[in-house]
Amino acid sequence: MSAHNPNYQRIWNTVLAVPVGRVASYGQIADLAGLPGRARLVGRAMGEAPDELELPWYRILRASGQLAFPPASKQAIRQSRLLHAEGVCVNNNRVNLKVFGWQPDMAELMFALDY
DNA sequence: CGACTGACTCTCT
DNA sequence: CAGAGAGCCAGTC
Repeated sequence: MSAHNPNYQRIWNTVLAVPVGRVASYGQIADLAGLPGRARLVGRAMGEAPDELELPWYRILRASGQLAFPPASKQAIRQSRLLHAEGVCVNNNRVNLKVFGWQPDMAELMFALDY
């Protein structure tokens, strides 16, 4: 079904472009993927993403820097652990975007969009 | 076509 | 900074 939608491909492609030790928000990914205003679609794409893609879903957070899952959830625990393993500090279920927020340059965008 | 839902975001209080 | 409300969009029923 929608898992083969080109939009999903672009989203996954963009997520894969997020460098290690950095994080991005759903809205940001949507923008970079050429889908402004589709932040929720990004979240859906994550859930639909096949494991073989090895998608770094844990590098994607909310615009506020908060993890997308409740602090007590299994997902949040694993996410914060994975991020910490990459050097990203997670405090109270949130990340300081000022420090770890991804700010892509032209070269990275070109790579992400496969130009 | 309309109602509901959600791994979202922004604004106001 | 936390909570509430509204706007948003795609997918499902």
